[in-house]
Amino acid sequence: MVLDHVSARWGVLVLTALLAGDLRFYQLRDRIEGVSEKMLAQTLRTLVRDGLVHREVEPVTPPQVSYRLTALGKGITARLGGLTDWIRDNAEAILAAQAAYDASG
Amino acid sequence: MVLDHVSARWGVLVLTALLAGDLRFYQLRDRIEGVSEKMLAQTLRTLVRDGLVHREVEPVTPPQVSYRLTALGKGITARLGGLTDWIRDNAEAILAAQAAYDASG
DNA sequence: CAGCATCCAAAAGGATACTG
DNA sequence: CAGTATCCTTTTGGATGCTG
Repeated sequence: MVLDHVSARWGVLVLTALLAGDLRFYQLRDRIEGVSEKMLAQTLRTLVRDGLVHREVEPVTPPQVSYRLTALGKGITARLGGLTDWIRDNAEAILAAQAAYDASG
Repeated sequence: MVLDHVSARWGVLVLTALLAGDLRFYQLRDRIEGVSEKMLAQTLRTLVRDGLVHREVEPVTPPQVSYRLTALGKGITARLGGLTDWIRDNAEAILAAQAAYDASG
């Protein structure tokens, strides 16, 4: 399902990173802490296949490949932002719930 | 991260199932196709720990345990709905993108 | 009924080395 | 630079049997 691609560990991070604008492969790798090249390439491939990210190759040496959100990608990333913003705004309440749960359990 | 709990394979399904109101363990198991008891119990535990779902035990034999969304849970499920609704509304465009990708790749 | 414990298979993910 | 290929570890998830 597409939701899986978007909400997957690296999917969220790639999409939100691309909100800043076009980024090249190594820029994404450097910005997204902890991602391996393998997972970044794999994640980008599924997002490109879903039509959420556009991949552009400049035929030069060394190769330059840049990625950017498509209109479709911007739409879904906006919805995703609604979710992540909510989580950030309610992080305190959630942490409190977890602490209470752990204390009683 | 909380996003992982919510967007995890069964997390989405449990939360949206609970939009219908209180449900008992076996009702969730029956409504959510393909979920094992192990994964259902595990998913419910993390959602309860995050304060998104309330767990209520009736001390009778046989035991009755029902689950419902908390205020926090309703908030996050609403945002999640924004995302899943978007995906449903744009499914056609996404499938077309995938088909085009597969045809050219 | 509502789970937990155990064991096992499958999939995700990381490290490293290599290529056009 | 932008990946791919390989190997290995970790995580996830299913099946089954058991308990209060």
